[in-house]
Amino acid sequence: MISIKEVTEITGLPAPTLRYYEKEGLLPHVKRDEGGKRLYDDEDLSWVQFVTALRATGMPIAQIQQYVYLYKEGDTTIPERKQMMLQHKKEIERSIKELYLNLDKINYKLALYDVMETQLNREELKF
Amino acid sequence: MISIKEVTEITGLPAPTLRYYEKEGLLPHVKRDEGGKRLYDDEDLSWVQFVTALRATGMPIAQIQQYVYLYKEGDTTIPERKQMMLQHKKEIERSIKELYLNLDKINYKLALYDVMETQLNREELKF
DNA sequence: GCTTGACTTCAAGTTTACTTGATTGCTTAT
DNA sequence: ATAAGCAATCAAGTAAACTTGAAGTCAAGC
Repeated sequence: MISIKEVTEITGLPAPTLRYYEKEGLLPHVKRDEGGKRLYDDEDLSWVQFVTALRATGMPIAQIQQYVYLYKEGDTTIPERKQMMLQHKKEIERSIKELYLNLDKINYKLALYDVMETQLNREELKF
Repeated sequence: MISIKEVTEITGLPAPTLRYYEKEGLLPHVKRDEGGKRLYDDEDLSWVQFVTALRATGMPIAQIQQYVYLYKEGDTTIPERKQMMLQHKKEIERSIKELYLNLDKINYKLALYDVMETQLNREELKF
């Protein structure tokens, strides 16, 4: 059982963000000590890291909320949760593809700069 | 010389977004007709598509602004502009790598769901 | 016993990138 | 001549995801 401070050190997420995620229902079953302070166990930490991965891949808070809601419903929602992950996987793959396509355009632009530099150098040689 | 309507049809960007981009200085030298209506030539269209590619790869408006500012300064800023593109290319590559890493985590989750389904099926067989 | 540091809650503020609404102008079809 | 369609400007509004500020609690150290 670790404190919020330690979770910020492990995950890099600021404490207010952890509280915000919890308030929004993205982090189920985080316990408290007698004084009302948050206590995170290994499972909580896994949730934080899972949520971080979903956020980093562009899943909106509202959708993660929905996922956690299903999780709390129990095992009967496993197919639906799996479906959500399959769908999200597809979207990540789409994002990656789009990034590659746009990266090509940047690379084309860079190639043009190389050509321009060569031409500028040729002009320098004339003088 | 085409109208804003045609640009929206070609690029998929709403007209207000095109006006907004122009106001923010992302689209240099868009001309007007006698009535004050925007007229886009091939170069303007290229700019729109280039800006779209930069935005789609996560470059903030402010940074594109800076790029266009350098462009307007003339050829002396070519090395700096090239540098910006090289830097941005690195960031896209970083994003792609991060997406792959997080995709792995999603795939791991999906593998767990497969295991769970198998186990659920086994339990069904018992009854 | 009092300060310091780490927590708590809650409301309000911030940032980024658009989007929408209100109003007006011009040109073409009825 | 009047409505429809496309355009313009400008200010204001929106959405999402945090972030910050204010005010208070609590345990440990001096």
